[in-house]
Amino acid sequence: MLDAAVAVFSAVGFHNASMDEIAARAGISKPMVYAYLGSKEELFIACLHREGTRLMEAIVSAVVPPLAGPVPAEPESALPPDEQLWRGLRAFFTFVGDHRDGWSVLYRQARGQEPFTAEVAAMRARMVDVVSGLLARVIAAGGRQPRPADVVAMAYALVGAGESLADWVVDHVEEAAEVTATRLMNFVWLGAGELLHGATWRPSSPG
Amino acid sequence: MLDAAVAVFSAVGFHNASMDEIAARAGISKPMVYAYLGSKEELFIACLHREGTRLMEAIVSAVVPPLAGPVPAEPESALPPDEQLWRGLRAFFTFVGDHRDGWSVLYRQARGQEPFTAEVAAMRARMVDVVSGLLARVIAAGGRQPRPADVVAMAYALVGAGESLADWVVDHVEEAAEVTATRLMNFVWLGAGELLHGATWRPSSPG
Amino acid sequence: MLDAAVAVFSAVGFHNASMDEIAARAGISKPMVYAYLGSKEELFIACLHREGTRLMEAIVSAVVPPLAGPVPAEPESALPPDEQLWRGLRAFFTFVGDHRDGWSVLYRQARGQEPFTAEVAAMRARMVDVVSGLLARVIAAGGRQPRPADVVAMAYALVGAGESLADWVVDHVEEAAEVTATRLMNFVWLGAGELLHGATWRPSSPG
Amino acid sequence: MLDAAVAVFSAVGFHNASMDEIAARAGISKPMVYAYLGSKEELFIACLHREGTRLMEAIVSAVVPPLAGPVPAEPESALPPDEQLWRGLRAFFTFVGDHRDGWSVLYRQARGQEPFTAEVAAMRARMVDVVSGLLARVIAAGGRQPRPADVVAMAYALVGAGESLADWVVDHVEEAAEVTATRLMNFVWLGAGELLHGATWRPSSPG
DNA sequence: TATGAATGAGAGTTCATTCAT
DNA sequence: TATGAATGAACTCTCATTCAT
Repeated sequence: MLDAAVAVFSAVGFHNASMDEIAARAGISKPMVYAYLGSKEELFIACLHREGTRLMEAIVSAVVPPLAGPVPAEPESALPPDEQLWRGLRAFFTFVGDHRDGWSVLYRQARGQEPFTAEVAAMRARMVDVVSGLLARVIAAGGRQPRPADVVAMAYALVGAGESLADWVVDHVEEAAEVTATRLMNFVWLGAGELLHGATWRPSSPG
Repeated sequence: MLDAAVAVFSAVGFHNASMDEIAARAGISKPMVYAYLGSKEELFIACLHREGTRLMEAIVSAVVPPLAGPVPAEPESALPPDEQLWRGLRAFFTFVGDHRDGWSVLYRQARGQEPFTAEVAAMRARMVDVVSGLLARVIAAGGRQPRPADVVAMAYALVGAGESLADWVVDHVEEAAEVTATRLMNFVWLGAGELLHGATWRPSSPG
Repeated sequence: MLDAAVAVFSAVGFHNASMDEIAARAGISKPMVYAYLGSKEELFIACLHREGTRLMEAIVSAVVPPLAGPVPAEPESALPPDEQLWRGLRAFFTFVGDHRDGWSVLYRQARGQEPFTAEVAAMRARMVDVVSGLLARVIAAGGRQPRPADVVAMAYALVGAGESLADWVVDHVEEAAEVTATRLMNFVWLGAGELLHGATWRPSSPG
Repeated sequence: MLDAAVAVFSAVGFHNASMDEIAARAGISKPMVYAYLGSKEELFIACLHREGTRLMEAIVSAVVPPLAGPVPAEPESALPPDEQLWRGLRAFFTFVGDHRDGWSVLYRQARGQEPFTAEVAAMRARMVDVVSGLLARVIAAGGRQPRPADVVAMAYALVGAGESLADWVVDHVEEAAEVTATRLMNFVWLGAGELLHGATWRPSSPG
């Protein structure tokens, strides 16, 4: 049933989607939709949740792959931090490429639309948390102790850059997720690499 | 009148906004809104245009400031490319901070909502063009010849990072535009600085 | 439900009729009207169709009455052509008298009102066809071979005369359908009677 | 100004015509239209009046042509009654053919549309009066004394037949007014001719 | 439990009509 | 006097939501 809702919402948007069409697409009757999911808003939020959770799971399981054997003491130390970051990005671009009618469209819809902004912000915050953790480890691996606010800001920038590149790929270029992930790594990582050596750019004039 | 429309659209979104409310907020009657701006869609697009144009003007005039004296031979060479980029970012964050109920919300709305996606995409493309030009000059100043596609990808990433940081600032932190711009410069420029020395990050394992 | 629509349309006309009023008159809610009959235009056309069909059925079944016994070899030869014509006229006036709020008013409305003129023209053409057939048989019974165009013109004139007398009866006089039908027969039949003897009136001067 | 109104009303109908368009077509401003003619309804009625009057004048002046010399004692006796009738019909068909965008369309519109039905009925009654007078003279010339009601009924039938043939000519056939007038005379006159000899058709069975 | 049928509430849009100039 | 500018009032149509079965 959520599949039907996601398909319809993605195709025509929240407001243009009618519950009739969603029910028809799901092969059930409208009162059933209400019985199971409540209102139209709740239905949309449920879609958002499910797709967002799937994205998060895809990223996290890419960064920390499920292990077949016994759980090791330090599972995440198996990969160097930059490698983890790249895998996370690759998983992100892969997911978006595979679900462009699902997640990315839904996400773009809900982004600026009350009463969903809070929901989207919360999901985005979870994403930023994950990225912050990765970045913090990366920088910590370089022996530096950045202020948390700086790390969060970097995470926001990185997430935004990823979303923007995802749109670029979806709308214009058909490019393998690996290539796009490497692109972003090249752009961001080398900056982070410099940063962790303590370099800082600053404006040369008061403007 | 556009002010009222921007205020209402920003507050409740395109679909939830009623022409009655917009007219009331503008202090005129509904038929006047239709007489001046046409349909609801045209009204929204007019808002989009005005805010987008203002943003572009703010950025461009920050990068290439109007000169009081006689026009110099090479006006744009007056500032080094990195300085120009920083000024553009500062102007962007300043504008978004000053127009948070206007531009950023409107933009987030229209981003994923037909029939406005094309309009937004066009404005975003103009922005990416400007940023691409700046980045190309930056890299050219380092003596390298990047492929255009790579520059465009970097521009997309940078624009996305900027949008995301703008949201972060708008929603969570109250931080001076200078600080945010420097933040992003630190993150991006050092990466670009490395890149222009030919460094490249690549994944260490096939994953 | 069509009854309510016919009543309202007849009373105030297509454009002055509001769907609210029709729904209220029908004792149902407006969305039901839309669910069953579609748009206002479709609703009006449905009224037109129903009333027109009823009229045609009334006339045809009067001219060729349903037979109780076994179907005879030449059922339509059972009555002489003039008798058939008179019965058709009587059925017409009877119907109009019984449905004055339905058919005649509706018909007068739709006659000159786009986009219904085509619909009315089609129904009128069917009526003219029937009358043409009767007239042709009448004249053929007299042994003459009129040109088809002349027969059609006569049919148009007869139909128009019938409509006009119907209005007269409806608006001014309360007269039995038999009387009105005989009136029109007297006027028309004797003319046709002369014509079938080859007589022709022609202007005596060029004017 | 009435010309503009007639043109617009004829083209799109009363309800679809906007006062804006009429004012624009007339080359004046809307408040002027209201100043001169009052409301939209009054404007339409004025159109109806003018065109109706013109038609009546055309018919009457055809039946009783303006005389150059001194007024004779019995001007209408100059022409035999049947000739007068034919001239009236010819004038009618000529007028309708020449003003098909004016009178006939306006007339068809107003026929069934409140609040114009009364107006149309009045004009039609005047027409019927004229025709009744002609018919009465025709029959009186034959030495018979028909009941007035019978004459009026005949007039109604004749007027209706004329309208119907007018529509037929306007919509389908392009035929000279003389031909159509003769057609109708052939059909009607011979009937009247028989009638004035006292012949009467009557149904042979009670039905 | 599952649904066909029904609706209340509200949206965008238009236009005849009128002031203030 | 003539008009540009303004509006009140409706109308068609839609849809999320709920009963009665």
